[in-house]
Amino acid sequence: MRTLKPEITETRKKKILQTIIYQYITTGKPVSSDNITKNYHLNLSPASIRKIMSDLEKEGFLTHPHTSSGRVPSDKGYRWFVDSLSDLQKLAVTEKRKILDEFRQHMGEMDEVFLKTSQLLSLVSNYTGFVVAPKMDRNKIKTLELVKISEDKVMVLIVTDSGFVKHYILNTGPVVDERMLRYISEIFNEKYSGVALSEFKGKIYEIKDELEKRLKVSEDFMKAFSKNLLSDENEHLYIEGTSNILPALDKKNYDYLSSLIKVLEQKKMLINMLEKDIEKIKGVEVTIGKENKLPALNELSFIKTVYKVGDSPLGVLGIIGPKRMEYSKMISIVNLIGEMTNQLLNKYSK
Amino acid sequence: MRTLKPEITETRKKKILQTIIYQYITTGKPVSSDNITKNYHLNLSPASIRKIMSDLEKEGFLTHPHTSSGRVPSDKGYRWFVDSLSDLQKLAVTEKRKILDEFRQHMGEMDEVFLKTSQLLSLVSNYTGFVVAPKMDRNKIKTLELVKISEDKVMVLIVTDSGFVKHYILNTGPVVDERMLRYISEIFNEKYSGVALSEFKGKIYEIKDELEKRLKVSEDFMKAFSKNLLSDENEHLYIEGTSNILPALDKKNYDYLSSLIKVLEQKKMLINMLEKDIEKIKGVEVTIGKENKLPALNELSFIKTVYKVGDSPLGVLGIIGPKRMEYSKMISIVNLIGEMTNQLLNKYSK
DNA sequence: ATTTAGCAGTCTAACCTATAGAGTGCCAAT
DNA sequence: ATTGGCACTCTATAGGTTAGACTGCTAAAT
Repeated sequence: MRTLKPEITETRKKKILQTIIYQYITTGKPVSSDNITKNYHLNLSPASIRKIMSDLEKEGFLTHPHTSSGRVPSDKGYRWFVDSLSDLQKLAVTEKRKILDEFRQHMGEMDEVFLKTSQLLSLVSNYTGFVVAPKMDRNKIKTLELVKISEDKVMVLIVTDSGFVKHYILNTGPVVDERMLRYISEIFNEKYSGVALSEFKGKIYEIKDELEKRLKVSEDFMKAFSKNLLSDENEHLYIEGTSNILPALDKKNYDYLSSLIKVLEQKKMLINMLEKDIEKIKGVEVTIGKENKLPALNELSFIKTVYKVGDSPLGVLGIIGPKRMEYSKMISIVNLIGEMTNQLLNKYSK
Repeated sequence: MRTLKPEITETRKKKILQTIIYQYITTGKPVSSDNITKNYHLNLSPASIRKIMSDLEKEGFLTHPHTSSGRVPSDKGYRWFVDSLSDLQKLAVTEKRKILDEFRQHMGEMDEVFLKTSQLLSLVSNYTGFVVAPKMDRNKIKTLELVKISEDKVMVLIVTDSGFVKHYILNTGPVVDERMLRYISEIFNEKYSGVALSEFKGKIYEIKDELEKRLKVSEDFMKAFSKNLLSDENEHLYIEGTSNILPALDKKNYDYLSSLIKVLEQKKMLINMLEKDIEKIKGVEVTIGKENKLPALNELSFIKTVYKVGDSPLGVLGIIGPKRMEYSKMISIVNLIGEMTNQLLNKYSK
């Protein structure tokens, strides 16, 4: 007898924890023992619930804003809750269709994909959507073309495997013959198609040598070319729907809000945070409250996933919302939109 | 005698108004009669100042937050103040140099110009910087090229007079011969170089007819082409440094702040507001407080100017800050950066 | 051995109240 | 026209009071 009982007690305890967190997520108010007995029939009196609550608090799953108020999930509580969402709520078919329709409708030109995707994430989640657009460095060269656009200007066009296009305008100074440009393009294509842009940059001098063997003109040209190619390029962070998080912040606190806005503007810092260990991210990841290092983000949760071309991760995308959010739905949304983005990007790589 | 006096009184009154507004701008606190007599020697007693203040209030230049507090400029007061800034404060040479250096340093690839410019505006003003990037429609075609990038994909490249590049990837279906592409490019260039993109779009069918006269292949091609070209493109609004306005908002008011953030997210609405009557904007324009129609913007001032290529206005750029700001300096900054942007854009159009 | 009812105890949130002091407005004197 | 003097107004801050929402504990009930 004595060996069985604790297990039963334990499962019931977890059941109640789940109920409390669910209740808090939906109402946003600290949950009292009365509240639980009234809204769910667990055949327990408020007093018993109180006992269990106080146990759960000792174990760190719940906290007390102050002595005489109901319980609120701690970050550890949320974490347990998320981890215990074993089978994710499937999005209703209609909802899924809605998202797919939006996606098709919005995706026009390739360059706008990331903006549109972050808007979409915000739209369907009703929170804040974000996409970290990849460094071009991570893309691989598909085609490289040189196009003469005026007497002294040449455009370098690099099309990558995921369908993105980089272009640089070079002031070549002395006029360059079109036929030669085509010839150079061919050489480049033959040798460097499939090479990652980052590698390509490293080979600038090798390229230069090789070209000089065959042509004469290229001194000024190469100077301009390498200068442009080497110029640092950063990832971009698209954030849409920031204001959606505001109403859900429990304390209407000016100072917190203002520090939050400041942090959301520090895009470089956010990018670093979001892309940390990008290779290790599998599926959808959730970080809750204080799991986010920055104090200004301690009241929020991030739900993110990686999008890829082939096997190489390009960037991350996801949702930012209040700690109390419908995790299971949000995880499904991020998952779905992540997969759609993958499909879209890989379509071009064939 | 009696005819002269009123004029003297009037100029002195305006002198005092200017002093009050200046004092308010620098300190941010309602200005009392004592304050004025202590900080500026006008050889007048507080009582006299009070009399004048109350007159200025009757005329609508000042207000009273409440009976027993100092005066604060009304929107009309600010307006008068700005209009009376006849000779704008010249930026200190060092400051100007600093801005120029930043500008050169930041401007890399053409596509990033607008982002960088808005960041620059924010950086040097310490407020919020914005740039409305032009609709491509307003650009004129400089060169048009067709580049084959794989067996069934062709890239259409349109370079505009201001150095921007539009590209579309067309899934042409059946393979298209490279030589023919070059031929088509040539025809296009000959006929449509110099035409505004908006016009070009209107001529799609004319183009189609003309092409079909000379070639056979173009049915699928044209379909893809026109679909991509016609797809609507919107202006983009770059806003950087939003958090810079926060500390200056006099009342630390959560609700106002939250409504402000919401409005700043409504980029379409803001764009419409900012680009209203874009052709009529001359030099640097200032709108103060309630002159901005949206309630959420009633505590702010906008300082903006138009940038152009040749004679055609492309977009607007400027600064958003609190009503109490150093107008004369900010106007100079917007002016300077506006001119630099003009130079940069026009460099490419030659 | 749990569960529960009852009750004392705690803390918040909302609402007063009082008070110092920063400024004004006005009047009578200059 | 200007000024000193003074009554008056309003804010901002602090302190005090209270209802009521919950808990924690204890002793009785299952």
